[in-house]
Amino acid sequence: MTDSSIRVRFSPAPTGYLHVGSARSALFNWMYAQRTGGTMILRIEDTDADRSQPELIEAIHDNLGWLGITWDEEYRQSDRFDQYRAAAQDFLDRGLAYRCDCSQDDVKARAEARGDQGGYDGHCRDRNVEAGEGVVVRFRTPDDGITAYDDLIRGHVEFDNATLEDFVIVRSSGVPLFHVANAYDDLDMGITHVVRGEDLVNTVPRVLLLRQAMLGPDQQDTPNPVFAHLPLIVNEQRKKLSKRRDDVSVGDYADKGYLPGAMRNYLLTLGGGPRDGGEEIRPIDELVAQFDLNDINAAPAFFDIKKLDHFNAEYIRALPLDDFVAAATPFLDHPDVGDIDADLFGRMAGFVQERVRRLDESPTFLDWVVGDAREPSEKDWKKVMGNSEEKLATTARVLDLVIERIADCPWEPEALEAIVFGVGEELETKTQMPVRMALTGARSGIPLFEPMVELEREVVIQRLRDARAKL
RNA sequence: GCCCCCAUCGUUCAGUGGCCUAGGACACCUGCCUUUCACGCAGGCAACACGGGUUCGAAUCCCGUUGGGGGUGCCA
Repeated sequence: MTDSSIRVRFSPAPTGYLHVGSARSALFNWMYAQRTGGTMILRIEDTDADRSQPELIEAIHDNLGWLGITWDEEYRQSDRFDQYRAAAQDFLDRGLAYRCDCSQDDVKARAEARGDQGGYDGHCRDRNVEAGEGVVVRFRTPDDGITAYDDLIRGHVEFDNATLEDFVIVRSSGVPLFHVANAYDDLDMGITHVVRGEDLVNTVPRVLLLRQAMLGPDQQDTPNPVFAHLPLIVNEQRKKLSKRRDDVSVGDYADKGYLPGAMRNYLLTLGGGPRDGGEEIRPIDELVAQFDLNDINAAPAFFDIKKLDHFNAEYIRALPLDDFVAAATPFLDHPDVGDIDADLFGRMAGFVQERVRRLDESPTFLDWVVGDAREPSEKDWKKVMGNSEEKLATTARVLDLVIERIADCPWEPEALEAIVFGVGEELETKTQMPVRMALTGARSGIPLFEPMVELEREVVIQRLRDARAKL
């Protein structure tokens, strides 16, 4: 299904860092372009001068790049205000729009007086308001009829034109608003498929009406773009993910040590699994090959960090060791653990890779090697060292023997293992756990003997003695 | 209030009239492997929101109810 005439766009407003919901929209557009051989456009919708932050555009580039999302063309709406204004002027000239000098308070007061929460009442439709201070341009919406469209994900959707108020297309500052800019650009850029979040469904009739009005007499058969509104990604409260409430900036995930491939793969499972019924965790090209906008689920999906973590762990384990080390290197300085020596980490990396779920927790597996043993909980301590006289006595003998025998043995993993296990056989008990607890302060962790030789012999003996004394 | 959308295990995806005594994955629980943990393996728990139709037959089609979400800006 290669169709190079397909043109899709991701159009973020640079009003905050890219969050996972937007990233998902970008991803689905990109997937569709990849699948069809179409063109991917990045369009920065920065018509709101008050909220747009130009410096965020670079961050959006970075985040998209991190996810492996590429684009073929890029535009900024702030470069195109003249064109939108010309379109609005044309509407004015043709009587499709009119000027309005109602203040927002007036509009609201009249709506309340009418007893509904609805918006503008068409007060200025025939007042012939002159351009000037505090004057906006409103688009005259039809009083009757319906505006309908077919959504690839939601099916046929209809809106009663009577429910559409005359909305503002040019601010009193002279700057055009979202709807015109959007309609104009989609037409001008030849966008064939509009793939975005469900929160934009309600703007479709307005944009379609505008688009229709922009078409000249000889362009009446220009098709509308095909729409596909993606289900929202929600939090545990089933509310739309918001930058304010939820910790969802793509950059934060990168900083926490999520691999872009894992994030991308996980995002793709939300709203639709693999068509062929195969594994969820797949190489991106396999996912692209079977990508179809028609297959996307219409119901909102919860962003499940636990499942993302699982994907991430799988992706981490699948990395060649060198790649894992390279990926983990930026995370070696951990707030609780301190800075881990790169060579040491290199030696221990294989053990860490098998266990870590997020790259940023890599150093925590080595905390006892670069620093002191952890302070174990009393519960863990008793569970391992014993909570009966008899068990405690056995543990004491184990530690005594190990301390004695490692005093002058070769400082190698094999030798240490032989001693610890040898004591176990003599005493007919398992010896790894008490030694592990004494050395690390934890009940679980990476294999014991290899990291053990990274410590000084005196340090090991001291920790064993401390534990012995504490029994 | 008004407009739009949604509704299968805790979560997510599969299921598009009979193959469903509803399947996979994550999570959770049990066991095996392993002198730790993790991985792996074998099991287990667990869902068609409700009520009406249509049909020989409905998770699948229709209507309603309930519940949830989105929108309702001189934001996008």
